[in-house]
Amino acid sequence: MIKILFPDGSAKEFEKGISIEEIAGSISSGLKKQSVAGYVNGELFDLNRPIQEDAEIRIITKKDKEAFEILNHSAAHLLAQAVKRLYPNAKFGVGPAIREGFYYDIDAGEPIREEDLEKIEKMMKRISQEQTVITRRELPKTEALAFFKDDKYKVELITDLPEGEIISVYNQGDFTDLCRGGHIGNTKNIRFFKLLSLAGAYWRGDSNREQLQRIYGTAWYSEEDLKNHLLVLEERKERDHRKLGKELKIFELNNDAGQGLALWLPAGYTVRKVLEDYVYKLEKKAGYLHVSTPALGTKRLYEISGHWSHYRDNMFPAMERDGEVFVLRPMSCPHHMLVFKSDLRSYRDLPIRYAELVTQHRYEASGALSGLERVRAMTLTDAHLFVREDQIKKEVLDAYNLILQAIKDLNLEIEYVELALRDKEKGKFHDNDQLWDLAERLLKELLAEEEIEYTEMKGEAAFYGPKIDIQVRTATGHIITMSTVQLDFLLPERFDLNYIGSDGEKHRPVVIHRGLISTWERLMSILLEQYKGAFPTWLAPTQIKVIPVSLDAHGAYAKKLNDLFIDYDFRSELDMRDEKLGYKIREAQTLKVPYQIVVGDNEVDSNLVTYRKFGSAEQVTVTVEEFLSMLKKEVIEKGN
RNA sequence: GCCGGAAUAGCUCAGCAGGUAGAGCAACUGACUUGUAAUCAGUAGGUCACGGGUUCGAUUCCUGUUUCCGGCACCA
Repeated sequence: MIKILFPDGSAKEFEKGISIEEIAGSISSGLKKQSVAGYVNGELFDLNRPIQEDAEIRIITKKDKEAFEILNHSAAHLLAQAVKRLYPNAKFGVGPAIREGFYYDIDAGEPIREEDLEKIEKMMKRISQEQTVITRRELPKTEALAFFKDDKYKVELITDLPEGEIISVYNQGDFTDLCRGGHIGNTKNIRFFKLLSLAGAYWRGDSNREQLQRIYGTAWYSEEDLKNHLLVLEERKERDHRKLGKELKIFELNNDAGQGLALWLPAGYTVRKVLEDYVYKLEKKAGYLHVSTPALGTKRLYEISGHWSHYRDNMFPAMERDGEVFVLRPMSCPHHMLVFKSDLRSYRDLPIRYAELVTQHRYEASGALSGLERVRAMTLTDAHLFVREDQIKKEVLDAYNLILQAIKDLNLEIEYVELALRDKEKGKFHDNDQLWDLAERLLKELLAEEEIEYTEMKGEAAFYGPKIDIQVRTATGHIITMSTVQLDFLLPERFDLNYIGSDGEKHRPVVIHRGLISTWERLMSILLEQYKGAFPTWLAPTQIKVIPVSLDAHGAYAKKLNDLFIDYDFRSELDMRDEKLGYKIREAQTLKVPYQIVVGDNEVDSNLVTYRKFGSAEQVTVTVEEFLSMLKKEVIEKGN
């Protein structure tokens, strides 16, 4: 007999070798039905794995957050089993659960096509109906290697496991997989799932190695949950900025203009201009100085900065004129170094904060381009802060807080904060260990002092220094970098930047690189998806649409109102086309104009405005003055 | 760049066992003069992404290229 201790503190004796499932069953049949796995002395146990000693347990039920992962991990195994039956020569990479489902990386011996997913899914259903028990077995490394000898990927995985580590495999009928576990006990428990897409994926994430085929899928505990998730996926497509950008005429990507080179249409440029003014004011208040520097620069400049040796692959090729070689700038830091050098600086001058809306060109891999999210010509909300060493922490923190302010104003949500560090193994970073250690230590200290939660990302730093990246999630589920603060001791060296200290001696300033709210291109993609195209009034390309009921009877009043709104700096448009009222209203709604105003006899007679706010069917009648002050307040407060 | 998929009118899409294409919306013309999501009628609009091949004949089949989509790698 063994003693099982429950989370509520109670204890009970069971036969040695009892499973979570059986313990759950002994409590109630309902709990048995709901249970999917359990923790035994803190270790994740499958539903049917025998418990051999006294233990403290916690049963995981379908409602617990781990349950989704366990189901989807098991679904990945089910997928692999189905593929193995259909493609007997198939070899397998890794097959984990992910945020919204699972995938498995497969080398099927022949290309799997999208149309094959259907038959694979059918096979999965059949195996599920076979109700095969999923059992765990532990074995030593040599045996594991022998068992998987025909699958070079598994052999590599096993070989890389530390000596002495327990290796476990999971069997379900005719299929056995290397796996740490946490499984669902029986294939019959995987009932509601769907294979979603097929993609290429490099083995171990290394583009120099084989490419496997990755099948994505999602599994749920009920038909309804699965249906709801598929609905969510459908709804996400409606938020896709490429679709909305077309519908709302925000931007255009034209092949003759060039791949990844976006054209801003009038509506899109209007929003961009509002954002430009917003950023300018925000930075003004924070003590930034605005400068402007060229998109073209000498290659020499980028040799001095180190971009030419560290970043050349991401740059468009050099061009030569009059014996000088020029490049399109991928970043503006070198230019801003020169701006700093344009004058003699005193310690009293620092910090100096140069901001610029920097148009820059980067040679992004063709496969990386995606709408406005990844482009090759972009305008960054950039800044470089030149500070004394004693000012570093405060300035990094201020820059960080300014970013938080902007993100809040735009009603965006941070997914998480990353601290991107160097990885010495990778060659792409400058090699002054002392500077790296100092920069990384300072950022870590700051994040700790301010109690900012973050994830460390080794090897993700810029070549010149570590950075704090602020990540957001797009409607399509991509994680992208929204903002960044980077600490740089290198470029001041390379450009031989100095300031005169209180001791009368020359000192080296430190540079903080800062991206406020990414680029206009990426920001626009994020905003379109965030607002589903319905911009808040302060950002909307057209804020007010004035529609007369009858052109003859109400046209003059409509024109008077429209002129007044424009005088008050609102972006108002008058619809005097010879069209039906319903037609014009529909169009205003389709274009998601925040305030749609219809004027008829009522309004003309009493000098009133009847508006309908986008997203609401309610018609509200107010005086012209009330309407103006309401709108003004809304715009200043950046309300929705 | 790599793996898989796709490309038909300005937009959304249908169609073609191989016999040079169709709808709705938008545009244009005319009629209608309207109180909260599409008035009616007519007109025009396409080298079916581009090049090569097979064929009596290719938008359709094969092949190359380009671009886009889902991912991977890369990354603001």
